[in-house]
Amino acid sequence: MTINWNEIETKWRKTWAESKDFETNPNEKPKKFITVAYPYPNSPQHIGHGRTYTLADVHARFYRMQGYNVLFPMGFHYTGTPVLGMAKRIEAGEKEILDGLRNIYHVPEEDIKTFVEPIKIADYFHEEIKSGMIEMGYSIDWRREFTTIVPGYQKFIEWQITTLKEKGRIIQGSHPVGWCPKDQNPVSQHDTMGDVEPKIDDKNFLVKFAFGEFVFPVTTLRPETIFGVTNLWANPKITYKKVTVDNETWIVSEECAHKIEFFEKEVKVIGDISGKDLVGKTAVSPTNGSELPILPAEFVEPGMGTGLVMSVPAHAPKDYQALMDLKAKNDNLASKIEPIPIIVTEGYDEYPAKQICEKLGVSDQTDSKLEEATKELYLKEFTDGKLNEKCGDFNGEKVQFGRDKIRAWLQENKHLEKFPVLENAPVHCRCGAECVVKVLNNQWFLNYGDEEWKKLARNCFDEMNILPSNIKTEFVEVIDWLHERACARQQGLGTKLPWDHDWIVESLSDSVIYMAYYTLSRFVNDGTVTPENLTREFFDYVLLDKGDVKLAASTSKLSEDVIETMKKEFTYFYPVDSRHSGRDLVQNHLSFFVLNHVAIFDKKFWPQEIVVNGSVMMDGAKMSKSMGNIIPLRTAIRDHGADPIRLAIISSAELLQDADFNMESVYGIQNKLAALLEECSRLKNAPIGELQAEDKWILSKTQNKISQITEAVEKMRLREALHDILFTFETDLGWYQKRIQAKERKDVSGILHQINSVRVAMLSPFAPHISEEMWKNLGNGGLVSKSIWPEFSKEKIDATSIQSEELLKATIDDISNILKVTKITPKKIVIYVNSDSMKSKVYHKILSIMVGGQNNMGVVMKELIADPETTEAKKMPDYIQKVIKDLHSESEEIKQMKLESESFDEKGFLSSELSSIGKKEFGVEIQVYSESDSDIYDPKGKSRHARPFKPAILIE
RNA sequence: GCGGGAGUCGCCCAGCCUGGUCAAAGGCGUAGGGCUUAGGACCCUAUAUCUUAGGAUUUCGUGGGUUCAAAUCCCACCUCCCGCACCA
Repeated sequence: MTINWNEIETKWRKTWAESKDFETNPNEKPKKFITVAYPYPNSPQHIGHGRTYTLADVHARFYRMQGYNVLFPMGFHYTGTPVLGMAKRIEAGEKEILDGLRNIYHVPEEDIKTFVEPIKIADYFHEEIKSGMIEMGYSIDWRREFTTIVPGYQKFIEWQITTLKEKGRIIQGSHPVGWCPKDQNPVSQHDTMGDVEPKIDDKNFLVKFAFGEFVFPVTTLRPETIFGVTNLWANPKITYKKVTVDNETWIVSEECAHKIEFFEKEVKVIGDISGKDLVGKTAVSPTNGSELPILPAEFVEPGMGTGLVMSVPAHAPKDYQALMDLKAKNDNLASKIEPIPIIVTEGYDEYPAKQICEKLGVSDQTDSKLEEATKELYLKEFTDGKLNEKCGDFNGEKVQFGRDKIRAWLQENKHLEKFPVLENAPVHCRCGAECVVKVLNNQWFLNYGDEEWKKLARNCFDEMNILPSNIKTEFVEVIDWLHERACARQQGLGTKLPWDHDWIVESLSDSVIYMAYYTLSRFVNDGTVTPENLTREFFDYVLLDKGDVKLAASTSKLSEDVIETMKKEFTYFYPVDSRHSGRDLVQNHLSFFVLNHVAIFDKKFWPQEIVVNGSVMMDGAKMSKSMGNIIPLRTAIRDHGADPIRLAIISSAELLQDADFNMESVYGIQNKLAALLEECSRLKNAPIGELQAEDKWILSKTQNKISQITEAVEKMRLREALHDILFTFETDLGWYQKRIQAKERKDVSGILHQINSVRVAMLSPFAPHISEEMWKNLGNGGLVSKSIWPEFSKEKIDATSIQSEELLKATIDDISNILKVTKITPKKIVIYVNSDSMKSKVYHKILSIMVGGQNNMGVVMKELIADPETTEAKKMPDYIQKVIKDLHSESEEIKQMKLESESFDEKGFLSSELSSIGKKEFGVEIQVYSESDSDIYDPKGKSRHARPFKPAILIE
């Protein structure tokens, strides 16, 4: 049977939409508020994006069937800069991006024309993504939709950022950015030629030495080596500039003078001084006032740092070699200089630079091996080195930690400042100019480094449910190492900082507590309130219960009624019960989400749960535009149907694993669903007559499944749940079919109908459309999406039927096994069940001992002998060993059941049930005897091997 | 170096938290059979090794340990992936 997926899906989506099934308002039921990170609309969704949303939708639909009032909303994140860059590139007519839009995303030509305006790009893909979400059958309340640049949302963000500022969470400081000197604008990846991210090395420092009335600045990555400086280096071949920098006069290379103009300093060049003139003079160390000679070195590049360098010959291979070169020339000053070791590192002697230069056979300061030597030594000293007594207060510190302390100490005494550099220079702006580092002195930061704030976040994490739970340690780590984070930028779409209109709230910072806005947005969308009504006092009262309704009403000009209604809506739905997101957002969004919530809201509104999922691979490879293996979600839906795509995404991996999407699994799922659909149309709801053994068994098994699947879904182990619904059920039904066919029964339609109804109900959160179709074909009334999630009831489990059926299966298995090994064609099969009461007694005694967890043969034997009832057991150690083994390989559950149902008539059950199935399986009659039967047929004396639940078998 | 994660029977991938139901699920592949005009789909059987009585042996990166019992717990090691740090 081929299924027209799109037709079925469209039909049911229409039904849902007409009955407004997913529009959620507060009511008397308990609620669940489920949210997913909203998308950034600069491209259509592909299958990978579908994963997070699909998982959340299953979650939402599951809770809805469990009787919760579920709110599952969606918004669109316009904030940010990528569309700006895209628009520029499109305007410039770049082939690569235009080809992508045309050939991969199939954007119509007339729409591409409008894309020179960034917002049009966002608008276009917004609609595209939304359509995809609808087609996937996501149960979203679209009345609450918004984008992050609509006025109402902006009011909310203004309130959020103001509140954070007033709570002292926002601080101002300096921050380096990549900058185009021509455009006078910060540059990010999409502003540069070749899409290079300008990487800024913020760990480069400038240290100031006194040089008469001047400052002799050097740059270094290793401020701790200040204690080992023996001299300074200047390049005699270049001419340096005298530059006034704020209140000081620095001597730096021309290149450096140009760079520091962007450091928000007063910079003015007032004269030249040649490198030759510097050589031979002395400068003064900022740490101990010692006089350090300035020596000539040609390896010093004017473009690096200040064009001046400090020399640490004990630990810097280049410095060591340059010094040796001078000594070889009998340089007067150099000859008096000896390296000062300050770092002790295992594996190196007192002078590591010397050692490594000799080891590598470095010839002179132009030798390229010096790079390697430097790299190796620096890393080693950083990771393993310890500062020695020459470092004063820092004696004994590990370099890793000492470095920061020394840096802070120097900085405090104004001997050091930051000197950020472009790590991957040269980077060129799209306009052609070479980018520089600009230090913005007035950048705004969220002070995530604050210990007290971290503590609140840790509290929240402690009480939160995190799925899967093993990712919790990662969150703990992230909170530990988080520090100040810039929360504003100078370009892009977004909301302006209310107190400083030069800045726009940065995109990660305007998407951390917005879930609260979902509870209000429908009132803005339907015109009940306008953005102007959303005043600070309004938000304070509604979201924080601060101030009073009269104040809120007076500033917002809203009626108290409306305000109270909105407040009720917020307090009904908040907190967020489950936040779904991708793994890549653990380090940023999800952590900020928690940090901002704890900073702003009362504890009762802190998030309850975070669900993290891995990404999606395509046929085992990462999806990427360049590999051409991106399948837009809507294309996939059109070609294969939404439900098969949903299931393929869910079934390919557990939550945190990367899911591998491939077409085979889609086809497999389609076939599976088609078969199930067909079966559902065949089954008729018929009255259920008297239950036979196998009926009781399959109904009990169904209860087990319900319990397992429900638990799996609750823990978001959806792959497992789906697997159980589609496949494990099948295994049990397969056995059931065997049994009823063997008995030639025709009266099981009602039972199968009941079981499959349960199955379809549980399938419906996963594959909502086709499940509705199945539900209808089953003849069940109403919508399956509105039906009740099957409820597990322990009373419906018939322990006896499960164990008897297990016995039957085991017996059949045993017979097959014997037949397989002996390769005989059976003419007669005889079964002997145990009837020895001592064996039974001992069996039960062992069972009771083993259920307690004891498995030791010795202990079991002792307990048996100790009990007068079973003391005879010592005469049958063989039997006991075998029984222990039998029980070993049985589940705790079954053991428990056996223990509970005392007497069970093995012979009766086997003789009535084994004949039909045995005949069908093996083609011969099966006779069942009890060991003690007088008319027993037992030519080989097999009967004495019979044990409880393990009959002896004779095959002829 | 720090932090996080992974290594399972041809492949992919479950199981590990909470030890015994584990020669280890499922999918794919492969082989044989059924159904079919054919193909597909579907169904059955097999798929570590040995075995003419339901059994035995060796397996879950490597090596140890704990335990009556280890894929699962502990220790050490190896390999791989990711994030961060590091490079006058």
